[in-house]
Amino acid sequence: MPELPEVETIRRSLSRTITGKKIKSLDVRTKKLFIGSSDDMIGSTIISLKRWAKIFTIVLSNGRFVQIHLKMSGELLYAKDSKNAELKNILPRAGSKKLPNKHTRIIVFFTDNSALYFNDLRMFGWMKVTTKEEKPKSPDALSREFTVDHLQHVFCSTKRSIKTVLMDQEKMGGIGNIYANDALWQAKIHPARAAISLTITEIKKLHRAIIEILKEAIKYKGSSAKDEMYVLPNGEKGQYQNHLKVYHRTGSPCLRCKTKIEAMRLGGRGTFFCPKCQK
DNA sequence: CTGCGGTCCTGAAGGC
DNA sequence: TGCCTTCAGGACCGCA
Repeated sequence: MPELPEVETIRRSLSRTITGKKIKSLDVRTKKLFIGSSDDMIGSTIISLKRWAKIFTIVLSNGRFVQIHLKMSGELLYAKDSKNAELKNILPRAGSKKLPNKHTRIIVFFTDNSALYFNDLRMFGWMKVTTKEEKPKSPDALSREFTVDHLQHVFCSTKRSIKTVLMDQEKMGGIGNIYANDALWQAKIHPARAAISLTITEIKKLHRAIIEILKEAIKYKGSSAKDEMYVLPNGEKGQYQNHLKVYHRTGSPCLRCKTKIEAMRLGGRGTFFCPKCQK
């Protein structure tokens, strides 16, 4: 499930490959995933790719913005030759290695015959064309606005569990289930703690932990654990799944104290923690 | 404001 | 082997 590190990894990769390319045509195979008019993209050149939290924004030369949310199972795949597109390394359940495949929902063709494929097995994701960039007011977790003061302000007014608040995109952007779990382990804070109960020392520690974990995940190009279909635009997997702290590590020893990692449900989500060192 | 459960959707995993 | 049920999960929505 693409979270901030995965989306950022894809953004960096695509930024190198599709910036400057001119859009020739679109093939919208699954209409429900496309919002707006695909005609608004045709003939336009890609100026840049931006990211806020888990949302991509492709800036077009005609003043429009293409925004993309991959949600659970979305993938953005790039092929230089759309007439004969085949990826290496792509996870088997993402359909076949050939593109397009059964999970291909939208294809953006460029004038040089390369193409961008929006694949999405579960079809929760979306792509939309807008005339202005839409983004929530909350700070992206790797932005300058993501400060200790902001966290303190958010936490002091709610009794909700700290993990639920970290994943609330209205409060801060980019943290999903994997990195909420791992950041709380890094900060030695129990996920079920009421946000309001955190001390200033703990908030500082958590703030640092969030940034460290997200940066580490970007370093490893995101997480492609067994449940995740996340792949880079060339079909390559990320490697953070080999560096997970607690996520999906139920029964395995804590990396700090060797205590067995436990699992619980919190806000309907799988939650993993060390019962000894997370207080 | 808060939690809770349902919804979207598919395929993996488990039961028998 | 194969059918059937259950479940995961980001965001959102209605309800208590």
